Amino acid sequence: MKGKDDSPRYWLLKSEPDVFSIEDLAKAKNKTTHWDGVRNYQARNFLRDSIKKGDLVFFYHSNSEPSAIAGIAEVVKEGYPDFTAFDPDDPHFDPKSKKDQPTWYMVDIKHVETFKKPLSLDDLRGVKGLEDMVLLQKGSRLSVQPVSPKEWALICGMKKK
DNA sequence: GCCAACGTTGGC
DNA sequence: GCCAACGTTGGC
Repeated sequence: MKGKDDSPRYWLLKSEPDVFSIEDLAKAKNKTTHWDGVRNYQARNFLRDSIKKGDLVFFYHSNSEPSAIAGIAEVVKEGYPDFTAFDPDDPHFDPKSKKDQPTWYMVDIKHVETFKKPLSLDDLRGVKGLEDMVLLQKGSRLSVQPVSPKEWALICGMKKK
């Protein structure tokens, strides 16, 4: 099917590297993991409705020294129920999420590339063309964010320098 | 439906 | 570890 939905989509996913880093992703089985634990409705909507197989994502390290875009991953499985919400022993357990009507969703991503040098917030701030990037907005805490094709290209162009 | 209280995120 | 900004909860 042709149409406007064929345009490539880009995203940014945040993770605390102490919990799960891009190195962990690179070492994971099949270099793939399920992106569980998102418990925010706006982020959930992206995971459930918008992120498609083949989309590319920036892997961002938050609460890090420095916080930075660490590399790139690819979506290999589209939104499906986050089963960690059903498990009472899981730290992300949510009794309100039912198997027949899940509240929370996740996707699977696969490691593509770890940047030789991560692109820190400092590197990204002040770059012409990135002014509107969600990540750089004051107070922005959204853990799953859309990235425009322009922003994606700009940042990829920065990574080798 | 308002909004204060609370819990969480995340840069610093 | 601090704390501002944000999202959620729950009393009314």
